[in-house]
Amino acid sequence: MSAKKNNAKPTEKELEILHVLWQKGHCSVKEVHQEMGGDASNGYTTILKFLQIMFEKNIVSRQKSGKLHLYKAIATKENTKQQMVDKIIDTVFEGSASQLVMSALGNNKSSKEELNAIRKYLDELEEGEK
Amino acid sequence: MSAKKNNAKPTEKELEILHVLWQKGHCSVKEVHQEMGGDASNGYTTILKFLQIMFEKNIVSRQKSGKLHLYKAIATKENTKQQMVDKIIDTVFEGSASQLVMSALGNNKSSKEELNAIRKYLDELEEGEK
DNA sequence: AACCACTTACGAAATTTTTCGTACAAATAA
DNA sequence: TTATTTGTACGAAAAATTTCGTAAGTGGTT
Repeated sequence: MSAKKNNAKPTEKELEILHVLWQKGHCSVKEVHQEMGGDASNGYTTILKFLQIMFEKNIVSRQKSGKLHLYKAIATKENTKQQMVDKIIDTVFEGSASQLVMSALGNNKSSKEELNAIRKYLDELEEGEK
Repeated sequence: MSAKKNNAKPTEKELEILHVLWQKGHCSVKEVHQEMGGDASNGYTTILKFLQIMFEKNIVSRQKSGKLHLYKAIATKENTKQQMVDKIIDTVFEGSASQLVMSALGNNKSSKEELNAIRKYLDELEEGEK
């Protein structure tokens, strides 16, 4: 029997916490807690518990530093984003990435610059495909 | 007291059910149940219960037809997709739609046709923006 | 009427996610 | 040493989601 796999999608709260970890790198529980708004939003032990659970689930790693634990996200933000995008494509867009793209651009007014960046990206994709 | 609002995001199971309803229009519980794989996947009463809950949450409407209820999604697939996309942009992509777009295209090999469709769509967007 | 097939309604159990109180451990100050 | 501070661990409660057993209603047949 081996360590648990890391293919589960994070829950909402886990994702919030991951965001802090992605942004700040190694974090103590306290840092995460504060970054998330302190006791106004979540009790300290709530965050602690989550980090412990996420550690067990292999979503974060940790290391001792003095008497406290420093936590760190295992999956990169990019991987996680990719997973979530893949899933939504699969679940809601019948497997069609372009449908998602149109939906993404349709509502949110993207700037000309962004649209051009996308064009450029399309070019690159087709280049590489030849 | 009024009817409940319809701004909650559907849960996973609810989304599965919505898919059937979007695809088939009006459905009896039985139809939804069968479409979702019959008893192998979910008990009949499980689906029934979900449809009842979704009715209370104002996610679906229903009407009597003979002795059975026919259920129908209230939100369109498009609206729901849009909501989900907006949310993921907000939650994971720092509000940048184009980031999502690139992520969507990066992994999943989209066909040339799809890429072209996206180009066309970009053109339309910029047209309309003038 | 009594029976049967079919469908809905209700309520509770099971599971998962989220929250938090309390106990314990280690280091430090008095 | 005793108290205080700071952090972790544990376990249980609360809330939300999912599952399903069982009762009850409806309409059609005999």
